[in-house]
Amino acid sequence: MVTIAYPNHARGVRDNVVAITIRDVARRAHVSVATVSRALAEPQLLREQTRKRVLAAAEQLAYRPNPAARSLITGRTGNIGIIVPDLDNPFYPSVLRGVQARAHQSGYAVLLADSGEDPAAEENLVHTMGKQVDGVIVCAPFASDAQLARIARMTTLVLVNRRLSGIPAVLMDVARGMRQAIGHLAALGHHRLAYLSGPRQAWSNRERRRGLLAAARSHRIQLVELGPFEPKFEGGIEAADLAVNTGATALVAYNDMMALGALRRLVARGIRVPEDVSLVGFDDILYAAMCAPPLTTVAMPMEAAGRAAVDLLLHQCGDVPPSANAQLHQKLASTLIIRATTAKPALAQRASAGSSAAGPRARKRSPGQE
Amino acid sequence: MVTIAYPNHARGVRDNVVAITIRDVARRAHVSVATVSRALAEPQLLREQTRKRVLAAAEQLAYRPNPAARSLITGRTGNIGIIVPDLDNPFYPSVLRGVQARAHQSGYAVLLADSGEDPAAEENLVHTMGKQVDGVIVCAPFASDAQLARIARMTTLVLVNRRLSGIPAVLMDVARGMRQAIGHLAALGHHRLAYLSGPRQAWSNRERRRGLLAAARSHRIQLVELGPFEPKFEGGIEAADLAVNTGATALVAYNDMMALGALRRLVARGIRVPEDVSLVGFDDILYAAMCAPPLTTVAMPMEAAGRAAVDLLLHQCGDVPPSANAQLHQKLASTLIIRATTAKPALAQRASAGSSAAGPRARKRSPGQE
DNA sequence: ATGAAAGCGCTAACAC
DNA sequence: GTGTTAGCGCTTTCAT
Repeated sequence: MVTIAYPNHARGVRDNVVAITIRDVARRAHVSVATVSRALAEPQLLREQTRKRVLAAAEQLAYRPNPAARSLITGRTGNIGIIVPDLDNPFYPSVLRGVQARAHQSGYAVLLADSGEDPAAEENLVHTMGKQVDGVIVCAPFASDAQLARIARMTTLVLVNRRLSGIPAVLMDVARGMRQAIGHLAALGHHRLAYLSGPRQAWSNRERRRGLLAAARSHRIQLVELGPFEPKFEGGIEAADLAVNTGATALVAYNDMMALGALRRLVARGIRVPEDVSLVGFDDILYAAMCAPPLTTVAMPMEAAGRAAVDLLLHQCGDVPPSANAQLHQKLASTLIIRATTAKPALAQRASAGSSAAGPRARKRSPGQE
Repeated sequence: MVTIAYPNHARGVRDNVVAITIRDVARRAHVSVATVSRALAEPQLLREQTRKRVLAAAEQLAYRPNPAARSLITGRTGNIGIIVPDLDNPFYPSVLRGVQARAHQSGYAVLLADSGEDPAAEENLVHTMGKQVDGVIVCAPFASDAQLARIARMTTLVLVNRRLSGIPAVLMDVARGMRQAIGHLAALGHHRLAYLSGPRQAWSNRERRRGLLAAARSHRIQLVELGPFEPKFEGGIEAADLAVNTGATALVAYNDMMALGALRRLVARGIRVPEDVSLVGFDDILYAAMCAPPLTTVAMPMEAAGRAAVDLLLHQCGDVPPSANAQLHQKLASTLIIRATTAKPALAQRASAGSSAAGPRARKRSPGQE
């Protein structure tokens, strides 16, 4: 079955306002429609006098070319699509913002869709957008490699946060940020660390995990991995309870939402952050800076990724903004932002027994439940 | 000058994949193109046998009608536009989510634009979307009444959080939530309250203020108004410092972002929330439930508003989903959500000196500056 | 430098 | 029931 979702349009009933067409402008400027078309698209082909006359007529009539008609003949739409897994996750609106800004800047409009984290929906949405767009950006796709390859065959595709050979993508260099984070923790004296894992299959989670493993090894830090958890506030809450039993002095969460959940749960249990346990998040969403204490986190360049994705896409489409270069995969740096959820581990203080005796008050654990 | 932003398309160069058209399907099914068109749009007009044959052919060819061609003749696009002031404000992604969900559900695609809080941009964007959409939703517009009226003349328009006679809109009944909030505060024993105002001209701010004034009067609560402040975290920080000097025992912020800023600043100054001062936000953004202590706030039905806006719009377009009714202005209820930033005022306790002596520890104000 | 005309892919009269 | 056909508004040869 061909499932084409026709909106149940009331057909034919259209604007009482009669739209003005290229013909009206032509008539008023005493030229042919071809000339009007040229005046707008390739002004240099016309005598200045003619051009001015046409432009004037167009302006007086407030003429706007019909994009559908144009698209029909050129095959280009001037639209790009963006598909995100979940608008509720603050990560994606940020990417979206970058996409939107850059697209409009290049004269493109943006078609938005939310896949609800459903791999099949991602494919369908691309189908639906189909001829409406010149290409689509799929952000942190849930679809399988095979599905993505299929999608790539039917439209110009750019991925964000997913590497797949042959498909252009904007990636974030989590390894770098992770190295900084672990370096930071190691420098503070942490030796044992828990990773609160996100969804196993998520490309981002695998990347972060990989970076973490490498960094931990090079710093001779013990690593215990927990999860997977829902990459949300609730997941963080769940994770925190597990983490406190591991003897880890520092927690690295898959993302900020989880970190925030963990933070909240730790505090609720009377475990102080960062005095009793350090906590590092990932993403640097808005709230990371707003919570108390502000979260140390690895900032992902979300808006920049959105912009880069558009550049890559337009490049693929044959539209080449100067800023875009020809790489297939573009890697953006991530950076550790040290705020207030990381500090020297309580245990290390005892062990190394250095400096002044006036360390942080050595409370062990408050009357929280347990 | 007619400023038509042409994307610098590489023209003519199009898909190596030749798109299949209605003709191909017709040929394969041994029918006319009209029959194919009908098989997809009005199946009941065809003999079952024919219909099946056509549908089969369409499926085999993976045929997808070209929306541009259809749009050209029907005048409908199957798209709706949404313009938001700022994607960074968590309020709007929530609305967007509702819009997106309902639109897709009705077979519509969503064109997104961010106005950057620029009134002129709002008007331009509607122009640009123009014939690409069947109508547009403008969310919390910055444009003037006159501008909006002009916009309404060129497309089907639905407003969110802005009332303007003659233009359909989805409004949020802040008065109700505000009444609940003030009632709650009054019941706790608060007598003096500071309102941390948002932007003066913002319709939402005026509404909230109006609701507050009425509620405060009816509860005989003293009101001091501060601001206007930037409706952001930073604005809340600024506001908090001012608010502590007013002698108010409770703060009502224009929105949650400000409330969160105020919360952070109060805590930083050693003023305990809710023991020393109560705090109420507005909106119920995601973080409101995630911060510590969780924020008491008036929840705005953002996603529902997005859905309602789409219903209203489709209704205007002549597409009438069953759930939509004919009102021009649709008002959605707001509800107070009591969490942990509101409590009995410290002063009231002294004054009323009732109940047990075992009230909250009666610390006055910690060593914060001032 | 400009115009005439042929469609792009589809729907909607209108025939039969 | 199904086919024929005339466009929708625009761009783009091809003439001139």
